[in-house]
Amino acid sequence: MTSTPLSRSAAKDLTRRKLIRAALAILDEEGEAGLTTVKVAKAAGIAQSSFYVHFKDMQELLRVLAEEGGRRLRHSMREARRAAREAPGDLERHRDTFRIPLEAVCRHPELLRIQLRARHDPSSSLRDFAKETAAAYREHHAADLAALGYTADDEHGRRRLEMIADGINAATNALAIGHLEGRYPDLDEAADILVALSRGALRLLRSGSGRDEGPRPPGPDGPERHDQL
Amino acid sequence: MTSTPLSRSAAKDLTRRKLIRAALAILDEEGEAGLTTVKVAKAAGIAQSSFYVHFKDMQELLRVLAEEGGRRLRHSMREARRAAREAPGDLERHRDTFRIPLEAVCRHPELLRIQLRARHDPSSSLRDFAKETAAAYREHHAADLAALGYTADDEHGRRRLEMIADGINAATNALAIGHLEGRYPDLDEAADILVALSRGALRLLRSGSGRDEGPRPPGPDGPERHDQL
DNA sequence: AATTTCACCGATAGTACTATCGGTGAAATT
DNA sequence: AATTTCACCGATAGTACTATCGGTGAAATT
Repeated sequence: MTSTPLSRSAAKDLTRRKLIRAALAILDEEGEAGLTTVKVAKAAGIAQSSFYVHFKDMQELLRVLAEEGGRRLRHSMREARRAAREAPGDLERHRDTFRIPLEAVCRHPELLRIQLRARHDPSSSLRDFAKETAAAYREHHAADLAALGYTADDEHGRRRLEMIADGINAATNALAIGHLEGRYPDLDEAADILVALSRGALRLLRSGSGRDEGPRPPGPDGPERHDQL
Repeated sequence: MTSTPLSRSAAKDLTRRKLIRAALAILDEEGEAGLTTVKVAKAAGIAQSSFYVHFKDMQELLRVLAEEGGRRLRHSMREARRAAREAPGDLERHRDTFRIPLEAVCRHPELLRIQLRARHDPSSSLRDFAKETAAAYREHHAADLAALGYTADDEHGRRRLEMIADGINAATNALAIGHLEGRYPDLDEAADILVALSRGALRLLRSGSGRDEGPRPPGPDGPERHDQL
């Protein structure tokens, strides 16, 4: 139990990490309003005034938190895309396209919640972080669509792709939250729902670039294409 | 420009409404963190201390705000459902099922934003309001599905319906926000996306109560059923 | 061994906000 | 006309938090 004495810089670094960890926990449990130098410092085991040895002010801590969180999420997402590419069959890959982002998001529940909150809070310092994260998710889905050959050439088509990515993204987050709250215990089931929703969107894209033409006879369409996303 | 002198109670009522209106504006512009008795009272044109003539504390004002907001949103939603029932053709009714909730939500942008924020904020006093609102939306969509005969009898089926309603609801909010931010100028286009997403979900429901069976040959299914939601 | 650096400490001034209190004048009641 | 009520006011005590400052002792450097 006797710990080797740390060098000064190593000790400082440890304290800094404790502060960040404490801040993240408080942010998740009490929200941005509950995040004070008093609470963070106390939770990290140092005096309130010592907070300023590590950060200029709470702003700066939040900025660091956002950077760190962004890095973690992007890493999760990259992993997810890599794993999805390596999935065995077409069917598995299909569901994985949605299950893996779901899992990535669920792996950092506090970041997800913080992001969803900050997204629409004008007073939040994490708003940019939230917007960037949302944009990254949108790109993820947009890339999936592009990989299937659904590229948009006109304004209307681009907007349509963006709306679909936006909608699927929102649904992904909603199902992830539901999973974290215990309402949807099985992520595979959630992934199936996302697969189904996206299939509807693909049918729309296939139906041409114009407005929804109404009742479209569900004739035979390319089966391999039908199954990719 | 000479205003008739108001009775004492009428004047008090007017001030109260001014406070509520001011609070709503501040809440929307600066978030819950920016909502103080100082700002609200000043914006309503009275002294800070007079705030307490109308409300016990900020908690109570927030409670009133939530009740009022909830009432407004429920009213909007009822109107929406009524209008959807009265829509002319099947096709129009189909799109209206989604366009009208979109419009209802967009009619009270500040309530939408406040709701989305409060939803995941543990420190928010409006969390219950947000949860109730989300539940109301879910019921709206669940009712639509039930009207089409998609009733669930087992645990798995019920959860599936709930997930679909949850997902569509999240997508609706996301597209509404996009519309309010100017990214999706045309609500009809947004409604088309929602129609498409929901069609995918319906196909999943029609495919049976088991897991997603994978590539399902898009054979002819009942066209009128296909077009209802 | 002497000196310097620096992570951390307690104390504290400053800021922002809440919520109470006594006072005031016009409306309402008698 | 006399009295009471009450919406609103300014002043202010109390609370919570921020951010600075001088001090301290152990690590780092000389």
